[in-house]
Amino acid sequence: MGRSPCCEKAHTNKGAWTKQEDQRLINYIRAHGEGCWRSLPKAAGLQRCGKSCRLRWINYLRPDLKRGNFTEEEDELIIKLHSLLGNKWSVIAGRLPGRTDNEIKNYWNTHIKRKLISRGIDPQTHAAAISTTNSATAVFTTIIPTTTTKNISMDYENNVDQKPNIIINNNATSSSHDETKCNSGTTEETKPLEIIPQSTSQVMINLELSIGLPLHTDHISSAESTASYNFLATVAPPPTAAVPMAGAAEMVAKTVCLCWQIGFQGGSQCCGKCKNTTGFYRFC
DNA sequence: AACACTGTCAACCGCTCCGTA
DNA sequence: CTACGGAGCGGTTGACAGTGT
Repeated sequence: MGRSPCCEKAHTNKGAWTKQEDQRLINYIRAHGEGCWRSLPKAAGLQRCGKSCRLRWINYLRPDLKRGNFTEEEDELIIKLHSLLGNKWSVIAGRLPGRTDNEIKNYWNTHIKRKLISRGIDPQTHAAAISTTNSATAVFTTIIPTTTTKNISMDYENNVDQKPNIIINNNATSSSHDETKCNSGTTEETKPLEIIPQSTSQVMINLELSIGLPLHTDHISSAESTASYNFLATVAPPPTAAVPMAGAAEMVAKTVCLCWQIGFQGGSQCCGKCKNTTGFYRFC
């Protein structure tokens, strides 16, 4: 079957854009706004594919773009967002004003990957080298990635404070050492949060985190951004640091609206649509 | 100086998503 | 409900600049 091409390839330029082409595109969008990209090239007098025009505008010509090096704060934010969202570059870009998905993607592949590897972190899974504490059971092998099923094992043994150590597994059968493939695909089907008794002293919690909403930054106040950043900092602690078990346990116990926590929704504590049948909140 | 190698990043390609008729 | 078309996304490519030998 096949689809009709997005443009007449025989009469379109390819490769690097000239200054004249850039200027034509800028002038046209200034005069008419971002409209139908398919028809834009013809209307603007450009021998380019509409997709190419869109890409050029979004990644290079847009006036609100922030050029220049990424700051340390941006680095860390990208890492944390990637640990939660995977390769959702456009969503990540939405959290970084003036940055484009393509720019972040390139920056990730060229700089951050190497940075994480040098820290001993798998850039795809964000799994750190197994970090054991003095407690015999405290293992936290991975920062919660997106759209994957997680079992959190709360181990009360050897814990004088009666606060559980937490082991996060990729699934019920895998070991805590498994590599977690960061899935950038679709949001997976969800199941209720389930608590699976492993033994009298160990409880497995199947914690699924599904994230898939588009980001509308214009809805998000700076306070919410801060809240979201704080949440990220909580969920995805620097992997080199030992995870405070009390804090992690609190994290699990707390019922939260992830929409709000991540900053997708308005200023209330909960969007009101994310309580599932088991009474736990989940992303909606 | 010439060549090889490496890193960076703009741009392309193919696919999926989503709105609409 | 379905098919279609446009928009958008993420992976990949290739040109070019920088660096090392």
